[in-house]
Amino acid sequence: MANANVRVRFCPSPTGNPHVGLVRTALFNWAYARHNQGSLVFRIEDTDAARDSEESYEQLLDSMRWLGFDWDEGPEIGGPHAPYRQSQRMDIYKDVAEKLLAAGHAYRCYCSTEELDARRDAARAAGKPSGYDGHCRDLSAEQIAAYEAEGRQPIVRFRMPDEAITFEDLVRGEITYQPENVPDFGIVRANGAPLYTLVNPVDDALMEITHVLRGEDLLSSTPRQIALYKALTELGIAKLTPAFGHLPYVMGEGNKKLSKRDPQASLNLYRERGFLPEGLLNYLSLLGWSFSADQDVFSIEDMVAKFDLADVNANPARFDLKKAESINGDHIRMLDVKAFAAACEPWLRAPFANWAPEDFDQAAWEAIAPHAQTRVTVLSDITANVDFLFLKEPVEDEASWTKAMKGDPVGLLTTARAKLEAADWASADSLKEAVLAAGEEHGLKLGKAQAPVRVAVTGRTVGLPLFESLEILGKDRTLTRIDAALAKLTA
RNA sequence: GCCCUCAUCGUCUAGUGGCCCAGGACGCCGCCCUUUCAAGGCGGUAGCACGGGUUCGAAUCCCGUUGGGGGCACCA
Repeated sequence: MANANVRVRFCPSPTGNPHVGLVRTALFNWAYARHNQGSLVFRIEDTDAARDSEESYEQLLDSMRWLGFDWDEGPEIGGPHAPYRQSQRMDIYKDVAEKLLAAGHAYRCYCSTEELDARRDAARAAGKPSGYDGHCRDLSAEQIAAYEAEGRQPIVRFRMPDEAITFEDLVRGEITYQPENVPDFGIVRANGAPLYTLVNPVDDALMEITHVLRGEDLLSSTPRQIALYKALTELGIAKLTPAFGHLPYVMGEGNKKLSKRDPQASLNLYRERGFLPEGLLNYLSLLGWSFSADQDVFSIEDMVAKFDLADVNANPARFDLKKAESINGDHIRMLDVKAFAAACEPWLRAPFANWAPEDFDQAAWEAIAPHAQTRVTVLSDITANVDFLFLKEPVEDEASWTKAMKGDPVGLLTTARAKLEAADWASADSLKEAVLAAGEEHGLKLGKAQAPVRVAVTGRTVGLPLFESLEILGKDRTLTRIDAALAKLTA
């Protein structure tokens, strides 16, 4: 049943290439919003000037659009809670921090990094929790004056209540944290810049988010946010505390979480290799969720119709490139031929060496496309399949050449050339008969006989159905290439 | 070290106490089809981490062990 009151958000920080774990989180949020006919808020968390960049921001928007995600509020479209870039909301955070301070929910902490480190190490050595020890919680006016006189620049720290915090995680069930394990935490830097710990829940509160669906790595910060929410509610800033759901990690090779540095994590990589958005998304949706007991391939619309948080499981999933490719291949096959042909064009018009864009032949491409559609798993595979049509000369591949030009290639090719010349070039069957007959003269079955012809014409031992390929290439170019191969063989 | 969390084929998963000597998918292997390679069809391989309970009955519930992951920032 749909719940149009659902308001979820996707709030990445623009640091580098988006990675697939991020995409999976965006997908689940988006699907949950669309399934419920609720709203998706897209917010940019660019509070860390040192790491964020405008270029990453642009790339993020471009990626979201490419994936086919739309949002109800956010960058470029605005909304009732604008602005949606945190770098433009600094006054809000400053104001909230002051209110928190005034109400006693936060305090100034003068501890230096060195002091903090030393005490943390000591606590750890004593077998105790190693978070902030509350040193500056209740400083007297004299102590504060003394620290100020030393010239210390305080950070603002949130005062955690001294009570256990229990919440119902949407994917993991009830979770409880004891107060000694959730120490007071910094919310504003000494230089006045607000931290994620403040900014993220404040914006969720202000933007009236009802469900926070995010990565498992944020699970342990949830009790802090719930406490902050409570304070925010008391101050009249928050209207409700959202429900939290922590999605399992997307892992890479081994047992490591897929990190931004991991090349396998880069969304751009998949895009450049020619993954279809729907193929990638279909695969990603299977990481932590399942469509049904016996179906792995489905459309995004069907996924949205069926998506429910109750079916999301908690265990980390490894990203399996082979399966991702397989599912993408299925989606490629689901495309109608025209859509497939259009989707491939970026890989056909790219300026390859030895391949002038003006050599691209639209009619030949449309004729060959149906034969190619069943054998690519990513769109970039198309290039090697059809380059023989657009290259002036076939690619040179010594391994293929040696493999195919065995026995008496000169004799076979000479016979095949003659029969091909006499064949009916309006019929692939006629071309097949020609090569079949040539093979028979040399005691070769079709499978063996076609190999030298294929390599002479396309440069490769594997490729699209040969006779259809020859027909599309045309008589003149085919015979010219066979002549060139013969020349090379007899040189 | 402390806290949290996770645990079904190699991998992703179905399974919410009897329908399960565990189903699907990817991968891998074999066969069929065949003009190479795919695609497609058919078949095979392989798993409930371990130990205790609870119960007539446990992959499913409880406890523990082991193993994996994460957090413990003036990063997000």
